[in-house]
Amino acid sequence: MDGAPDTAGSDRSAPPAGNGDGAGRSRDHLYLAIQTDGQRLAAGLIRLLHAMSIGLDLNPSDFQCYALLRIEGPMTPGEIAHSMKLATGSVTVLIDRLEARGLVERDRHPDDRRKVIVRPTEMPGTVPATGAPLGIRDAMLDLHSRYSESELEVIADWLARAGRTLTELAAGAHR
Amino acid sequence: MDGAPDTAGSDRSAPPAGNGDGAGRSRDHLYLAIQTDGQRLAAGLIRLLHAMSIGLDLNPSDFQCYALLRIEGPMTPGEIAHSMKLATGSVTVLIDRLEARGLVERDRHPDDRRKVIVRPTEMPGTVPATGAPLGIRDAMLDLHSRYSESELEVIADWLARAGRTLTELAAGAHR
DNA sequence: TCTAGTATCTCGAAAAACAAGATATATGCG
DNA sequence: CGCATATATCTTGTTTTTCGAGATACTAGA
Repeated sequence: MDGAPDTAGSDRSAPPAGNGDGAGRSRDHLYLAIQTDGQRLAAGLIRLLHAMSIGLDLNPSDFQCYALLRIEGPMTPGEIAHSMKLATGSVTVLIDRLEARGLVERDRHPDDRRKVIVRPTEMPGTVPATGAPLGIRDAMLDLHSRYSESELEVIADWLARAGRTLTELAAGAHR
Repeated sequence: MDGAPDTAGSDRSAPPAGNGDGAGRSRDHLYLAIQTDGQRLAAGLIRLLHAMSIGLDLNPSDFQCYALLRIEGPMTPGEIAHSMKLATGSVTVLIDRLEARGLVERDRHPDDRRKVIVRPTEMPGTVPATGAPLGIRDAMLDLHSRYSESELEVIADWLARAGRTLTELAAGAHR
């Protein structure tokens, strides 16, 4: 996955620098717009997550665990406990609840039989990787049909970089 | 706020349509890239939120409530209870906990004195609107310095539209 | 093999959420 | 105005969830 070719042509190794015809004011305006709109995007995502947790009728911990498994992939109960800062005993019963609803499955680790692997089950009517309802994918496709290819390249490039940036920040803040 | 001038020049009222020189394969490739990278961005944001909740040492419900207040602005306990699908009594003690830590404040509603207004307090060292650590803003500014103005316009435009799309989806899923 | 280390699960105690009722304020009707 | 009804928050007793510590099962190295 990470070896995929960079979708944007320009290299981004350094700022453009060339077009600095004193247009700093315009750039500042754009920065502010991106900050504001980025916050709105984040708010929209949080609202959507919130709606999903209500829709699945999961308490905040259970949904957080489920979302974590969707995002990071299968994990052991110990890893979940560490990541969520929960006691291992709490994770045991938490997984019991998720398993009872068919949202996750437990498997024994093939090499170390002390370990258990918890993985989210496939849910029909959802985006496989995220568990999000399919409507979101269709809405985004509709949105993207309004952009030219070169614009889509810029967007894809930004998404990839912004995602990496946030992940790095989260990792840094985690200790 | 919504009356701000559209940062992108083109109107987006209809798909570009002109450049359809049989390059559907390339578009499909871009769609897939955006889907994948968008999921990664969402994952990064979730990781960051997760790290923030750990950093603030709040249990999932308390953090969810705090994030909600940051996003939606001041609310009454009743609105919080409705939005989070919590009993009003649970919200009372939840707010007690947040208030004891100085994260939120209670005020009486000026017109209806039965009501209480809960609002997040200003936190030094954080982005005022979101409560996110300032590092995120700096990292994003650094990222954006690599893009040209016209590219930034495309990004800002997409952010605004995608945020609206997600918010609408969340509202639709909420009933 | 024996011992130490690791991963998960079980059990009693503390914390959080719920449901229902109490208190205080608002609104509308005679 | 006086009273009844409605609304918003807070309190109380019960159920659910989490915690902390220890039990069980497995791994790895001396």
